[in-house]
Amino acid sequence: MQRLLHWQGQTYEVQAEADEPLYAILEHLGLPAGTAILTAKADGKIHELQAPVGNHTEFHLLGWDAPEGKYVFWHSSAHILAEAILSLRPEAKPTIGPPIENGFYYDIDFGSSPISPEDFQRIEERFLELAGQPEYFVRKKVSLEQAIDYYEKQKNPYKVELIRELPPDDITFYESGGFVDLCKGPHLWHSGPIRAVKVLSLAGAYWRGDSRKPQLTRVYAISFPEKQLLDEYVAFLEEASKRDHRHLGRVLRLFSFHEEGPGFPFWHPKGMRLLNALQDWMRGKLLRRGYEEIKTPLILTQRLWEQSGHYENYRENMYFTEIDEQPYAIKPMNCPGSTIVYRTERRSYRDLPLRLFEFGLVHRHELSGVLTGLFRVRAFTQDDAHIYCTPDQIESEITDLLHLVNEVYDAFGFTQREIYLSTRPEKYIGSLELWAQAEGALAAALQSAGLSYQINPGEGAFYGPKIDFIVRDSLRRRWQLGTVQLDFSMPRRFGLEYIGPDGQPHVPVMIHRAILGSFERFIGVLLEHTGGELPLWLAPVQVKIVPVSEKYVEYAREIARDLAQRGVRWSIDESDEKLGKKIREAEQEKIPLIWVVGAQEAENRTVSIRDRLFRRRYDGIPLAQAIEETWKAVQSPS
RNA sequence: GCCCCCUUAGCUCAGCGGUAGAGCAACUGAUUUGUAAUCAGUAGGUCGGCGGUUCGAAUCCGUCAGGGGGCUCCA
Repeated sequence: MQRLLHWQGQTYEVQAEADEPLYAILEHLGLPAGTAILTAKADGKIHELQAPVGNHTEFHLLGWDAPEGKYVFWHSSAHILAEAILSLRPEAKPTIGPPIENGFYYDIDFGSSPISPEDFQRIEERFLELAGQPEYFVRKKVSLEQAIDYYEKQKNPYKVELIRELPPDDITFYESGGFVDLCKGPHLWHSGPIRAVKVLSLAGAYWRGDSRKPQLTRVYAISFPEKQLLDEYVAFLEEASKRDHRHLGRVLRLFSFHEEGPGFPFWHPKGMRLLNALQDWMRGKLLRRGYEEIKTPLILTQRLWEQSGHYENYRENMYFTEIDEQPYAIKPMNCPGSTIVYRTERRSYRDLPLRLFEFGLVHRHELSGVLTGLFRVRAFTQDDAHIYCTPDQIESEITDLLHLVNEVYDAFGFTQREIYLSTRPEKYIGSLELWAQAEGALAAALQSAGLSYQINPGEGAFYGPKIDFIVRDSLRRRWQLGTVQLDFSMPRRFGLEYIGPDGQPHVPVMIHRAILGSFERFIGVLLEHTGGELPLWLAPVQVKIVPVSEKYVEYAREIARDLAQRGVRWSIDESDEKLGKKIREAEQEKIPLIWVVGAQEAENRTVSIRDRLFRRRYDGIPLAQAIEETWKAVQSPS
């Protein structure tokens, strides 16, 4: 039978019998099977090199650059990791070990002989020893009885539990070296390409993610086909840790956290400059887009939350209080407050769409263990808005919204984004017809905006479908920011209506949306994206005036007055230090513009500008010109 | 909340059973500085809190608090 093989832009034609393994064909052709070629794809599925070619006629050969290549590589690495760990801890019970976005892990029950980071080096050494032999991955079909018998002898109840849930006629083991693992594959042909490994961390993980079940130890690791790639990855981790927003928040004096209020950020003066600049910009943008701003109370009666359904579904995450012996709750979301504003007036179809936004401060009781800097806090400010519209306005509203979202993300250089459309889940409210219309409107809007997106089937909220936005930062890490949710439930629960052209009351559709998500979290993401080098329009200090010596402080103060008058955020270094030191400090503060003034500048009424963004210096710029150009440059994007 | 790890001066960290250290920051003085660290000096810590073991605890054990990494990307 004729087969076509694709590799690096070339196509190879060969004759091969169905029982011939793919690697044999590759070797015959002189292709780098099991080295550069890690695995293959046939008919849309991964096809292992060691598997017979069967009836497939076309194969795409894949290397390290392909996601499938990495997947198989790391999956096989997980087996070797388990084998390495078991050789050091024979009593340990392996459970599951999948590849993940960056590397792989293996969940292991260590019983009474836990491991610690001190063991990492020995595990890595053992791993490389095993991988270097190399070990061949051999697939074996086993019967239910054989499989259970094997793991009962190993005293591994986890694997037995997994086996019992599998279709009895489709159970496979993979054997590599002396290690046998229940596994569906696919795997590398052999471990030869695995040349470098790093055990990254240990973490607790519940068996099957269930907090009532035993807690296992998750060993995270990553492996590579070349040592150099590992070195690059380690360098990436170091860069990421330098950009940690919790660290930057402290050294740039933006915000802090304290025992007195775990999960509640304290914003310092410079942090407030940033937060306010961001909010002012967003506010201006929304007002120009036909939104109107509202502000609703932080504390509202418990009865309201019962009516909204939050009390029933979200109580665990809410804070409660009491006023005049009546139960109240601190708002975890802004929507109920918004609906109260809506229904304060009799609304007509002519009023729709009604776009109400609120920079709403919400409080949520997050579990202490999940709090992480500004990424996960217990009090935060959403750039929240609720759009009330008729069903046939959904598409145009969403289209507008998508343009707005693009504009906002572009302003920060978040040019790589992913969009997910989540559709009707099993449990839902509202008619199928309404769902179909809503999902259709969201999809149509995405298409008409020319945006590519993926569908998460059944992942929508019970009250409506949604769109989620994920951006990638400069280190290619993914962050979920905005979300757009259609809601058929709350307008009904709160008895919202508008009078249609027919003179009859109708229930409006409610669109919940946030673009930044929350200002706090967004600032965290932005700090990591920029490494603290914020764009000029957001920098807490845009210009730092540095007098060469104390003699020129007076001139510096005069410049500051002019800058302040133009709304430019400034500071002066009046310390008794040498110029080099002052420059160094300003650079470390990541201030975009440093204006140096000394004898020459004071005499000629000029400044010497050091521009961090373009790494350039401009000497002898006349003061008036410098101020005018700086004023222009600090303006926020439209 | 649960698991593992961590908590020493404002920050970054060393010390790991014999009674507390460095660098930077702060303060004082000298210096008046030309584009990434001037020199000298001073001060600062009940070693996260509480309890225990010990002749003796920053160091060992327990506990509480806070922080970090995680807690279905699934054979």
